[in-house]
Amino acid sequence: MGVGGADLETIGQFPLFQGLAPDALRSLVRGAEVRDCAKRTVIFEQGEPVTHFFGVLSGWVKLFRLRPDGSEVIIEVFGPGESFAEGAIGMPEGYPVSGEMVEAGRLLAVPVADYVERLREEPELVVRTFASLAVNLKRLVSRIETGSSLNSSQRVGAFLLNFCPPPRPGATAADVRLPYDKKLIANRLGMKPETFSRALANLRKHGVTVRGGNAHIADLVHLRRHVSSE
Amino acid sequence: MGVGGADLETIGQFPLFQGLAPDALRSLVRGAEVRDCAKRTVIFEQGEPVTHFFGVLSGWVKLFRLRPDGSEVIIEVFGPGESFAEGAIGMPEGYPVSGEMVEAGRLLAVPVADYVERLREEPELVVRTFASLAVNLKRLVSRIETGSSLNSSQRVGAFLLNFCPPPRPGATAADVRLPYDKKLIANRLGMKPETFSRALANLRKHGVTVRGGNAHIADLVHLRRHVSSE
DNA sequence: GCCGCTCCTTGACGGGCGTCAAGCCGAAGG
DNA sequence: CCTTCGGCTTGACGCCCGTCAAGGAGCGGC
Repeated sequence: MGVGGADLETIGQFPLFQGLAPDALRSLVRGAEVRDCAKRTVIFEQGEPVTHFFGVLSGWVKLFRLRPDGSEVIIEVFGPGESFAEGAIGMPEGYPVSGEMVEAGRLLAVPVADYVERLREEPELVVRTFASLAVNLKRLVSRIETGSSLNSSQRVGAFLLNFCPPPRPGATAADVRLPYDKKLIANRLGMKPETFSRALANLRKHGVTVRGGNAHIADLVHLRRHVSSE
Repeated sequence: MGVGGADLETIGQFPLFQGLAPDALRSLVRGAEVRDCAKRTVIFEQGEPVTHFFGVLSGWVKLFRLRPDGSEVIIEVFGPGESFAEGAIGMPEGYPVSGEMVEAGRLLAVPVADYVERLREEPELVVRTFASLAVNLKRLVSRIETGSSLNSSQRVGAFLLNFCPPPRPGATAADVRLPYDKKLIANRLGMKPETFSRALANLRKHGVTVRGGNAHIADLVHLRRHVSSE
């Protein structure tokens, strides 16, 4: 039930909780719990009443919708340091998506009932929550934009660039570790695995080589140009 | 600067403000203003600092992103009774999209500085704001889902069904007035005008006829089946 | 009336991506 | 070492949709 000290420090780094007074933070996580989750653990299902929102301590989580025909549409994928489903606070109809672990890890689960209580007392927390919502909102917006205006190889390129550690000035190349299955990346980018594979092959022309789960970008500027609409 | 009584009543109907105590409402709109906007009035531009969010009293507004090549990607379109850009509260980098009138109308412009002040004093307003954010968030999610899993004629069908007044029990047919340009609808649905036109032609096979800006759906169930994946 | 305009429709064509299917490769296990 | 299996890649083919281009249809101006 409680949250250990080591985790507490990590949690303080969350954008959602950054800059919060230490005792405010402690009272916030009092009702929260840390969960160890194996791969494929279901976190919540579409339509379920909203009881918690979450922070990712480690591992990866996918949010997706189930289509009538059984296929999944990935809405977003979250990793360490990110929080998700805060947006579901204020959805009486339940979570609009399902959530599931795609790589084993640890989650912070915050009960919304407690949280709304804290919101009344901590105006600062309201501001931080809005900021956190804003981050996820922008991700959705840019997902819509890229999804409807870039072709498959540009989308893959944009994805790789997103995952580059902030390129040190002067650095012209970069290495990226693919964080999860290629099939999942493909779905997240709105394409089939075959198309993703072909997109990677296509990107070789632009200086991208992939071996196993590691991608090497030979020329960041070149790739960036390719992504920005030719 | 002030807000007239007739408008005040309309504003009280907004999901965002519903159920608010009358004097809370009055103090909220004290700093707000109602703007008469001609078609094509620019409301804000992508990147501008966030000063207001808005409610639509009448008319239609498009939110869109500008691509490097000059084309627009419509993110969302809002009409009477809806509020937009509350999500931009908490975006220090400015609005993530641009906003523009597509049909002349009147907007309620609420300054965020005032609003954040009110949020501190009115816990109830916090809850309502979360609910309103949740509505817009769900729209984005379902846009992503439909955009990446339905073909053009299904998307157009879904759009028409969305605009049907709540079908009275027993009603098997419905009439829908297209609220704005077909070109804009097409863009909103992530397709070119030509494709939109062909999609409408295609829907004739499913009992949809369009003359001018009026669509007639002969069989709601049939259309709904066509939209839900085959 | 005739012109010019914009919006919409329809046709022909090509390319990108989904689908089906086969083959490759590395990991796990006997 | 060989087998099996799942994830990934590659090829062939077809369809959907974007592009280019040519008409209608409605409408305001002269």
